[in-house]
Amino acid sequence: MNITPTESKNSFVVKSQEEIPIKLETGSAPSSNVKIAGLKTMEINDGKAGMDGLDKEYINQVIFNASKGTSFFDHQQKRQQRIDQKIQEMMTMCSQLTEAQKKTAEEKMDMFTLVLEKERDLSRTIVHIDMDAFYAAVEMRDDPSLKEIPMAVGSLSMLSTSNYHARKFGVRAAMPGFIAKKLCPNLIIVPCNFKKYTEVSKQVREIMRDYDPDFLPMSLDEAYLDITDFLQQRKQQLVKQNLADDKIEDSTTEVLKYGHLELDTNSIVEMVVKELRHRIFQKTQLTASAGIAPNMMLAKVCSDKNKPNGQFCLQSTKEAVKDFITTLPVKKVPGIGPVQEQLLRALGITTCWDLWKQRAVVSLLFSPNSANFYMRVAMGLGCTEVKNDSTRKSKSVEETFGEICEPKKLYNKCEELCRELAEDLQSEGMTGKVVGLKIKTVKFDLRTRSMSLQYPTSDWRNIFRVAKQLLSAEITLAYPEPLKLRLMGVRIANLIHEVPGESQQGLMTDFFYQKNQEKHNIQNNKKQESEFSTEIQPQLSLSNLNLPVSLQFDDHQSIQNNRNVSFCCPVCHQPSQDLYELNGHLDECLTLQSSPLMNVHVGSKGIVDKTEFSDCVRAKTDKKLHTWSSTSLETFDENCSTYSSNNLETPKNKTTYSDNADTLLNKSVPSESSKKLNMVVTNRTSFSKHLVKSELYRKEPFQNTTNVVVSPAVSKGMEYVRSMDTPNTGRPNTESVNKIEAFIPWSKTAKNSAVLSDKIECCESLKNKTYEMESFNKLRMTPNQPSVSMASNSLHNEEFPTSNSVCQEFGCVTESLSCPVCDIQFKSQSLVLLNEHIDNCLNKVAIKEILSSDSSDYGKFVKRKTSRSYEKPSRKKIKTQDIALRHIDEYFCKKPQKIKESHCE
DNA sequence: GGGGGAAGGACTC
DNA sequence: CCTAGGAGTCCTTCCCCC
Repeated sequence: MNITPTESKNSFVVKSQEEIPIKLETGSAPSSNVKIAGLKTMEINDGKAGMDGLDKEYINQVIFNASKGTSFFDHQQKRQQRIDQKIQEMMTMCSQLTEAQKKTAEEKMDMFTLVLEKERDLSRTIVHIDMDAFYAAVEMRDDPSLKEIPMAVGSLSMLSTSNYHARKFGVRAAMPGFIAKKLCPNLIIVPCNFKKYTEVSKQVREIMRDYDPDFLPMSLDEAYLDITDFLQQRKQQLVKQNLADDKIEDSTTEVLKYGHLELDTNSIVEMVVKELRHRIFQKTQLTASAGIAPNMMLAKVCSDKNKPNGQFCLQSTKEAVKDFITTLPVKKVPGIGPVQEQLLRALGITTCWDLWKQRAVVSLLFSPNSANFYMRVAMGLGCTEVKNDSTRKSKSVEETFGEICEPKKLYNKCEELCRELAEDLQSEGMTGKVVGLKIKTVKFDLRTRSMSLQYPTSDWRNIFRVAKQLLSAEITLAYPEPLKLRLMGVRIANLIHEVPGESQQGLMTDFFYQKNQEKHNIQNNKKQESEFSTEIQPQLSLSNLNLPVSLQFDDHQSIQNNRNVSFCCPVCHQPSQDLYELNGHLDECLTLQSSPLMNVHVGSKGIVDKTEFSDCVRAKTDKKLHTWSSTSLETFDENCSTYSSNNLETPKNKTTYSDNADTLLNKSVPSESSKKLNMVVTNRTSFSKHLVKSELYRKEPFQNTTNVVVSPAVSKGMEYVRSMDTPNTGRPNTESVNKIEAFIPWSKTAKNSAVLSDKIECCESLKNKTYEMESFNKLRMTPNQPSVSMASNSLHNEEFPTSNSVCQEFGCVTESLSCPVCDIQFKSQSLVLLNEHIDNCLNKVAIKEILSSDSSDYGKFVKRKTSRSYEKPSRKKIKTQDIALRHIDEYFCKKPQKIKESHCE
């Protein structure tokens, strides 16, 4: 497979088929004489600028001596073992590849090459600007005494960067300060001053903007620019000015020599970038390096070529690119880190040219995505579109600290982080739906846990509630050993971005929150008589399950710390400040208890489009009507058919309620799996498309039956809501108001239609509850007529759980429950039903608000939700090529014969 | 088989 | 004497469910 570039149109052409011997190597670098006990990942990485000609052996020895015996060292050792194992597996696989397989794979890759080649775009001029040792340079500028001595920015624990004097000692970024000190005892370590760096960065960016208004900053010290358009302008300027003035700038003299019509493009490019760097220096007294190339990948590599204070321009021709790539070590390519480097090295691949030569093996051993990436690297392809269009996907805070093992302190730390994160979120006008906990044990084991919220939130209490549960589970898992941590982080993902200037619209969550705050006072008055009181005994709580008292989260303290606590979770007894929190908590509390069997679908994007949104509203209303009004099988079936004939998505395998009831009649004994806690919580208040689609009720324990689809039925709710408002004013009519006020005294204080509409809904519930609740609950709790399938791990027997047994499972009290929002008395003992009802009650407020807001506001709301580029592929992602590869991949992976047939040239 | 969530890992600065 | 970051993205794998 000895492939050499040719002069043909396609430079990457297979000339002959020859086997390349593959050296089997493990993680240790053959280039380095000293291996840190085989720990390639811990060896000095001399890839950075200013680190040529170092005594690697000595440096690695120092690193080894400073590291051995530490937890970090052990951890790295284990990590290296995993990498070595991966390499071994890969090599085994490689040795099993037949010649035929390789030949076929190579043919496929060659075909793919043709596809990729068509995508090659050499028309853009991309510049990568990289400030030289940025943080260190700023510090040296501000304190010239640091200029001539080895110095680094960071702490004894970790360095952010070092100056070029320090690099001569092997001191580099991402190295612990104490090791750096051993390498260079005279090293001065200056603490980070991000505020200052940000300021300087701003100045630099201002200059960059002149060259490309859409430039893409990657960090404080580097950015990509597409200067193609700017070059065009400059060219024209030069032509003009050359006639009038031949002294523009020193470096332009050379350009002008080329005369009026034939300005040398490369010279202009070089000149422009020099000018840019010069302006940066003038403004900041800091030097920058630049790489100029036809795509981002190459530009990035080029900027490293003449570091520091230099630039490198790669000609925009295929030949130049090819020549550049052939000798380029793979580890210089952004995206190929130490692990990939090791894997590739084991295959005998160290340069990009090797990557090309070994394309058959690469395509067979790596995932299609990776193979795609490697092929593009081998051909010198990269992204040519520089545009700043990325939207933040997640936000997190984390902190490394001295060992903490007391649960109380861990929870405190967790709370602290949650507060911090929430503050950040709020300051940036964002909410998020997926809360993640990150922990690193003192042994450097890293774990992440995450859980989806029902609502997007930026309230620290909501974040903490989940994070605490996740943390609690980890403490439980470690028990009886204490969970000893050195790092904790809290993350929130599936972000929803609030657009500045549209805040008057408010987020749903904020709206909920405000509304519930409004109700807070009312609730406070009622709470003493409420069933949610401390007399309810704490029951199942994952957080406190099987834990000795000392390990449990101290709810009592939490109550004392929080004088405003007004509510208490009837399930786990956790206090809540308000109904909003309580409601959210109930959701998760029940979810946690029913997991992992419970399947709560949550929209991954956290946004909905207009159609989905209105569907959700409708479904929500439908569901409510169904839940609270359904009295018979007939009605239910009717509702189901209405549902399916509506524009809502029709679920597959839909069976009617009564169909299923028949099936269920024949199966009175639940399956073994049903012994697991399998509570069905109807999906709740999230305005996600899954609300419509989700399985409201699980089929377990009736595994053999067709899935029971309890669909949002009629759009009565919607109609009802609409009928309450006159079309022009959007206000409820007098009759409705009177009706409501008769039912709900406090509705007289209502100030707007939204509140009134809310009350209308409460009123509706109130009406229904007396004569419908009872019969409906009977219906859904009776085994012969299950509208809600509720399995339980009943401790008593294997009978279908009765309402009582289910309630007991969930720690329900035997007294009747009441909704803290509308104060309805429940005859059912089901917390799930109650929870669902609370959701409904709270949702109504929001739904009414949306319906009552005028169309432009509504449009704005929807627009805001949909205009963000959540689904947009990341700029790093492969675009057209990706599709091409997928296409080819179908030949590759699934139909190996077919490719032979279709592959002609 | 594909979509989606959770977990882990690699990589970047 | 001790001491190995923080924030973010993307990809892969596993599992569940439809």
